[in-house]
Amino acid sequence: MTNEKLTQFFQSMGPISAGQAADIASVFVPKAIGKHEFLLQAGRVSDEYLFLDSGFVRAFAYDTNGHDVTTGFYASGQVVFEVASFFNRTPSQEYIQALTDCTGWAITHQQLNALFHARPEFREFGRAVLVRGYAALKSRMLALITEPAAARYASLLRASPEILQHAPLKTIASYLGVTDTSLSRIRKGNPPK
Amino acid sequence: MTNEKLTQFFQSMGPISAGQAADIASVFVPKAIGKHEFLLQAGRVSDEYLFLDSGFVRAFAYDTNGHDVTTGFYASGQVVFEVASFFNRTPSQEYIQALTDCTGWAITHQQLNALFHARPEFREFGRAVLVRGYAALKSRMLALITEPAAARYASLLRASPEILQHAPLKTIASYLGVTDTSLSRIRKGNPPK
DNA sequence: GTCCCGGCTTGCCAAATGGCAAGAAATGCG
DNA sequence: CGCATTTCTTGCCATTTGGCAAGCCGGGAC
Repeated sequence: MTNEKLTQFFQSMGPISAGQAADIASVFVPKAIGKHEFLLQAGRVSDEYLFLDSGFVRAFAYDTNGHDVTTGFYASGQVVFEVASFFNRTPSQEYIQALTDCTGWAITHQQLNALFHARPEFREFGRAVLVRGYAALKSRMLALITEPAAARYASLLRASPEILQHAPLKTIASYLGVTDTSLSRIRKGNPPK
Repeated sequence: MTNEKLTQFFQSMGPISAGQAADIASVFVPKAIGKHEFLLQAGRVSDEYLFLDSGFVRAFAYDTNGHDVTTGFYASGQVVFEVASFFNRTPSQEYIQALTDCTGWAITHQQLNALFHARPEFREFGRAVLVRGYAALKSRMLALITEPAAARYASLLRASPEILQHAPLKTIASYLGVTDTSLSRIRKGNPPK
């Protein structure tokens, strides 16, 4: 596997030379994850900054009633890690699990920090990843408040139809903030009378 | 006004010497904002990284139906700015407005970057601010999905009762993701029969 | 093929929330 | 002080969503 996608990703996130991008990419190690395998378990510290080359991943947490709630989906071209746990070095509240077989490139927290230290351009990249995630979360929140469930489903369908192919309905439902029953009806397109 | 709270804030967010903290704080300029005054208008680029010394602030956006939705509340001791607009230098989608008279300390984007460049410890601080906001947003999202409106209101009441004194009900309602009518009933404590 | 199991759908009804409008209360302003 | 405006509450009813349980469907194991 080549790390071409990785270097392109670096360059797509901000101004950085191809040489720099390649140098930085060379620190990442390839990683393969099998379907259903966990990238992170609750209670452990997220220590892997993983660029996803292929495959689909989801993050989830258990609510106080023991129901699992999908907190995020990740497709290839995205960076997968639990922000708070990773940067604060605290136990994660959530799990991260592969929905399909995946491949990617990873570095540890320590390696990431070393790169931040050594490469100013890479600091910009790191910040851009954070800011992008932040903004995505915000707009999801807005939608949760202002849009009805059906519209939120339609948006997701528009934005990432591939994910819906690989995640079971109830997983998608909890991501959208509805029950699987409701999502099933929404899918049908039928306004429940 | 002294910048004591500001230097303490720097030190509370990570390991940094008192001297360093004071040096950095000296770059910030004092700022006073009158009640109802805007710190940021939609369409403009957020360019003020503001530490709030006293007062309360809220951020909001208009949804597609023209209803304003509160996206965040800020109390003294927090940093106020619109993450995506500020770091990406793009027009803001939201407004930031003072709920009460406020005082604080501010620097521009350019000054912040200069500090990041010159002071590694301050970079850590900047990241910590981002990560903290990210985590807060995530847990708010979780609550929005898993907890009923009454529980979300109770949490807010527990976490920041002061804010509720200064924000009108409909503002709080949209923050919680309910209508003002519903929040009024929730407040009353009366399960609507 | 047959059985089993998990994932999805669907009917029925309950609970939560919204929408609207009227009125009461509070607040700001001249 | 008094008017005008906003804010908050409340009743009535519609809509949305949830909860439960039964049934259906499709894929893998044997």
